[in-house]
Amino acid sequence: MSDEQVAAPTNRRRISQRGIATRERILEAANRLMFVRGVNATTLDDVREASQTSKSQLYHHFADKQELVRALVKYRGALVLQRERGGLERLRSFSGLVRWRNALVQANSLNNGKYGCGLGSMAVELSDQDEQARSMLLETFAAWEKLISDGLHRMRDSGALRQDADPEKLATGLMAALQGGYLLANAAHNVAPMEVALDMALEHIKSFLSQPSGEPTR
Amino acid sequence: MSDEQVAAPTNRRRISQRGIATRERILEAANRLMFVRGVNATTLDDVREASQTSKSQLYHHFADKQELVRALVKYRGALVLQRERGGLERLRSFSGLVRWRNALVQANSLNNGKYGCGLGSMAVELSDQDEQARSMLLETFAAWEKLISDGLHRMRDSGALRQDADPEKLATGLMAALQGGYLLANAAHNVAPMEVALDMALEHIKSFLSQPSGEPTR
DNA sequence: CATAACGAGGACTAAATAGTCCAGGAAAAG
DNA sequence: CTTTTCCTGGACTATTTAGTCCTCGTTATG
Repeated sequence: MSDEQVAAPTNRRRISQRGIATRERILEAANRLMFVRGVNATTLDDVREASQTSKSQLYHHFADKQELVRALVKYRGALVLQRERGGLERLRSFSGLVRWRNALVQANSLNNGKYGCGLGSMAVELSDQDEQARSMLLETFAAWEKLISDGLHRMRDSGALRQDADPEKLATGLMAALQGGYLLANAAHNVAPMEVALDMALEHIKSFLSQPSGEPTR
Repeated sequence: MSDEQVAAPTNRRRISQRGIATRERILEAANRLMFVRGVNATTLDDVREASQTSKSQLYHHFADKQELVRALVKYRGALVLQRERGGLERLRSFSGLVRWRNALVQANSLNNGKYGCGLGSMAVELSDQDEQARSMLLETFAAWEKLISDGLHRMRDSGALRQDADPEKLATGLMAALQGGYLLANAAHNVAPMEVALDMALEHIKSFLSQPSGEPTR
């Protein structure tokens, strides 16, 4: 994950605007298709068709399917982190966490719980099959968790959270609840289990608030 | 999931002991291989070789790969539920829950967190690809959660858990933490995130105990 | 112990999908 | 405006993997 650019061109070739756009189109199409069908169930021909490009373009921009998939891992990682930065970078209160939760639930409910987390499902599909993809995903999860734990640190520093709260562990727990929630919601085609899971994690964090409020999370 | 038998023979053919054993061997091999490599990355030839059978045997016992996979979903579901019944059927106390947690962590740490949950990873791989598999997995998750919630109900009835505890929600939250824990542990090749996730869920349940032990929950 | 029914084995075919190559056209440079 | 360089498109090949079929061996039973 050395590159912050969402769709970085492959190295040392003079690259035109047009070429960049094509590469981007391919990644964008791969992202959509592999999100709904899964990585392994998506063929390069599907990607070619959806991206309105040709086979030679695919292989021009990506050496093989594996490299496309790895580029997609990077691409999605950047997208998710960008989105999550928006929701978490200014996190300073419990209610901010609730808003963050609501946004995730809302987005997932548009699919009726289907498809799960773009990162989580790749992690399951690829971890046992592509070591490099796995390690990129691991880094992305770590960065995501850090956005959360940084927010919790701010809350602890400001006194909102008690001193004995462990932001790293709380963030890991919250991330696990989120991923498990996505997984169960996907199996159920229903967002409800994800809500329950996130609410559990939020309750747990709430139990570390300095001035516990009476109301349950929702 | 109408059949309790782990490896039921296909219907209306006189079946010999040997045939049953072969079918079982195939399922057992598919189970092992698909656990470590994933369903889609495992070929029928891999299964044939590992099970010491022939192509014709595969197609004798299973119409096609999809049917084999579906049989595997059933097979694994039965195995997991059988195992989980052992750990949960007599659950009556919080310490029983802790023992259950320890057994899962212990088992997963033997793989250094790799491979994840046999059910959860199938759910991710198959949910968007085989409706029937998805619904069988959904049923299995429901049965698994029910083993947990039944235990929590017993705890509530005996007074160990407060009346305002919701066993169903607690069970869903625990299952999500477990699945998310498996997923993160698999990505990390390290069981630690799974421990953190399960501990969070157990803390949450603990907060509903009638006589909170040692540590203040909030 | 003969014979019929069934199981085992593996060569073969079909289909899907990954990956190559080349001709032609657009864009940049002089 | 010509030439050169790079991009585009799609036909083509190779490879992998699913799925079929036929022969031989084994087991059960009268």
